[in-house]
Amino acid sequence: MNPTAQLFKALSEPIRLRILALLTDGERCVCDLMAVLDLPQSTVSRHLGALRNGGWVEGRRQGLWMYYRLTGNNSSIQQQALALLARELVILPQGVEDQEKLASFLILKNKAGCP
Amino acid sequence: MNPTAQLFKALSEPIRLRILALLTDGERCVCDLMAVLDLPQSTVSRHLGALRNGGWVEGRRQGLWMYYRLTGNNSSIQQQALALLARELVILPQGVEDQEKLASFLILKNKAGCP
DNA sequence: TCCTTATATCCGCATAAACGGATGCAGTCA
DNA sequence: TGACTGCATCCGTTTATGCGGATATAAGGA
Repeated sequence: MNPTAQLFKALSEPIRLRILALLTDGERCVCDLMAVLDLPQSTVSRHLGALRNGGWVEGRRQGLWMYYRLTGNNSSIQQQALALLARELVILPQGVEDQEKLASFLILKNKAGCP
Repeated sequence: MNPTAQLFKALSEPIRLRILALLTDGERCVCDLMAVLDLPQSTVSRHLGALRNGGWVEGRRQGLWMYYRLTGNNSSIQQQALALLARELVILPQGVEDQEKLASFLILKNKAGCP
């Protein structure tokens, strides 16, 4: 498959776009994403895998947790597309709602003394 | 389906990307595209339909022929993405090869006195 | 070493999308 | 009007993709 098409195929799923939007202010672990998206772990992990294959995100393991972030050093075109996209996604209704869910979840997590 | 995801789904097929690249220097009729892509008419027409739905191209009928071109007046983000993409596609090996095929086909067509 | 936790991958099923021949529809010309 | 042409859409088949429970892997702690 054409690699450029592969790139866009990774973006052709609503859930994956929501994940990208959730990563715009920095890295998040898988469980944060599960909480906001309200989806089973296997589903979230699979979509993260697709974004990883497309070169849109990269992960970093810290102990038991995997932290994902938007890729910083990809090709110029991909970088520009990501910037364009991120700006757009966070202002969509779904994006705003997800950001709010994330904020409340992070507060809960802090109160619970999570890492 | 999320409309943004729909947008990218339209770009997630190699054939559709080749079509976009072929339209970068101006409008082409369906038969031009069939000749370059070497695909049956129904397949080409279906992919053009997908690009049309995604708002990436628009068609204009002139007599028996349909001429397709890149859409000029879509949303700012889509416009920027299209510009970004078009620049990239034409320099890929497949893009270069298709442009050459198109050039020779157009010469043949002119010799044959086609419209 | 054994148990627990967070994540990745596997598997079978269900849905969606692509394919290309057949058919339908608009437009042209005689 | 009737024959023809270029294109769009339909239809049945094949292929790809998503889903989520089950299982595997990796890391940490008792």
